[in-house]
Amino acid sequence: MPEGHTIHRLARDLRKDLTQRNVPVSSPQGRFAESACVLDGDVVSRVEAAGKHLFMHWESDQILHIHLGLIGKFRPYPVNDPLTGEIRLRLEGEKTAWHLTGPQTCVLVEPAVVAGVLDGLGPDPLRRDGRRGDFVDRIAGSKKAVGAILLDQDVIAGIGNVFRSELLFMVGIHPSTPSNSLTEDQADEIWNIAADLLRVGVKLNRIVTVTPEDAGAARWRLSDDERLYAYKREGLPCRRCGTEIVIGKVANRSMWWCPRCQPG
DNA sequence: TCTTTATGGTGAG
DNA sequence: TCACCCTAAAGAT
Repeated sequence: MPEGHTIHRLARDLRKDLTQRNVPVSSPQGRFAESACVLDGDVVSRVEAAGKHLFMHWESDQILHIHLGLIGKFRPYPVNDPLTGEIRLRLEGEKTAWHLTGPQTCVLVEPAVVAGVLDGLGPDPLRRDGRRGDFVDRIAGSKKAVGAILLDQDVIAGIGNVFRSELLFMVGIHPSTPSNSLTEDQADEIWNIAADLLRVGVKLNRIVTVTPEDAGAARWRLSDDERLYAYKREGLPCRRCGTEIVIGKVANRSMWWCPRCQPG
């Protein structure tokens, strides 16, 4: 579920469903019960996404910091649906109730915490303040493998394990390539494609990287088996050259690439 | 009915 | 580099 596109889409949907109304807030599971009481009936004033972080600002000046982590989900359900599972946080809208399960972070914070998180993040292509130049500088300033550095949230905020494999496939760069050996044009291209793919992700509410040219169809039409170039496709033929996609470990996590399209 | 896995991040050794 | 946290769904038995 959660790379940057998920969080920005959530911010948009939560804004639409929950602002300008008193929101019943609860924690059916109980682990957020005390804070839920503090927020119960409050009004959402602003919802902000930064990389994989979500901040909900309330009119009482409370700020709710949410990070989904690997397994967290924040999804809408009909308000009258029976409650099942480990619902840490429930926000009730008019027809829709949002259920948060398995988050890495769900806590009320002071403004200084928000500032600290924002300060620690690299540029986010989905934010107005996300500067491509900052990304290019950070790419040039590290000798780590590019496949590793793309996961560093202080280099570029919002990229995760799916996007890093897909990005490097699309620019034709081997994941082990030292970051500081990329040309400025290559870094620019990674940024531009990342921005494009993230925007597509927000729009479709899922990651689809295969281009209409390669697919012969619009992105929104592609099935789960058709939408990615490399991620989880080890042993399958590359969509561009037919060579078998390979899998390896980069920065302690699985990574996929085409040995022919991404020589190294 | 198990075990494994997942688009993430932290903190200890 | 590793264990660990959180949860649900998919896969193996």
